[in-house]
Amino acid sequence: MSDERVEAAMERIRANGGRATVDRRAVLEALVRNADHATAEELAELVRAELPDCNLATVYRTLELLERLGIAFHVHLGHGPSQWHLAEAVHHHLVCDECGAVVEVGDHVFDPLRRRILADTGFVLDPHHFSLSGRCARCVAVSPSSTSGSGPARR
Amino acid sequence: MSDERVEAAMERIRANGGRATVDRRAVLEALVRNADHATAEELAELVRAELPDCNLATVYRTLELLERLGIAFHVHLGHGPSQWHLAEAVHHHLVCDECGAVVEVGDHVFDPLRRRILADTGFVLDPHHFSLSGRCARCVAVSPSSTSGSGPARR
DNA sequence: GTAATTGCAAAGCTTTTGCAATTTA
DNA sequence: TAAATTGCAAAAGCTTTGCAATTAC
Repeated sequence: MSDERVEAAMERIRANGGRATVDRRAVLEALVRNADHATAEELAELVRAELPDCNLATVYRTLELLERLGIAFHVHLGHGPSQWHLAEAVHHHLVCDECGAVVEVGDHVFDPLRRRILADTGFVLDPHHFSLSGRCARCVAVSPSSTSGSGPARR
Repeated sequence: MSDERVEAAMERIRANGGRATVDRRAVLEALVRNADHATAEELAELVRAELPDCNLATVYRTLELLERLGIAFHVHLGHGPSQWHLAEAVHHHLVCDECGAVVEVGDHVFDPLRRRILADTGFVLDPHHFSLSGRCARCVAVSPSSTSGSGPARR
């Protein structure tokens, strides 16, 4: 179950003066195992499969550390808790306001926008922390132009 | 202080079976007065200038109503509370992870991306609810490639 | 041994909600 | 008057934090 990505990350933690603890390794493994996005709570659940006593606060603290080191990132997908994923999985999220579906798109789709924004404003778009909303193909097909619909999928 | 946009919105509320109350008008006026984005708390503050007893819960409920009617929208700009603005001011926010600066860009900048995503996935990007992050021109100039920097502007 | 990390419990902050009192139409 | 809206206070949901106990180095 140990992954070279996990080892590399532990290495970076240590290189940064941090300590290589069991809990941190477990959080990393949970992130690797759950290739997609997961909430802190979900990750804690995964971690507890191996480390029954792992505390949610520790998961939060570890995620914060991993983000500081550029190993993991979080995104706010509409409402609800943040979603976490490994930095390597660079993709972006289109969240449907109506049904809550999440469509992922590769980073390269943003290249023209990135260039345009850089040229216009000097702003460098972060390749990780995107989250766009709108309406997914299915909801558009069902009711092409509803403004309110049954309301966005909140909470 | 009364604005034709306020009147039009009150009209829509009434047309939708809602009631034209003092509080709702006050929230609308606060949104108009504060052309840019503001949090619910900030709007409540503005409202209280005229309506000292206006309750925060009422502001939240009014904003929810306005959003349902397509009159106002909220965005999650990184961390902290949601930011609200009138629907007419269609613009998007680039939030600097390092210093927290917010750079606004017009909606048209997204047109090519919008077309591309529609073609690829059928997803219709919402013109309002965007929020992108990255690093602003100033921060990039200061330290062209810091990963951690002094850390993103949290909370 | 010492400094970093963890667990626990409590608090913080934003937002929502139940219900009685008030206001609008 | 009837139905919608408000105020209040409490709760909910996510996240952070203080501090004593534990663990890594």
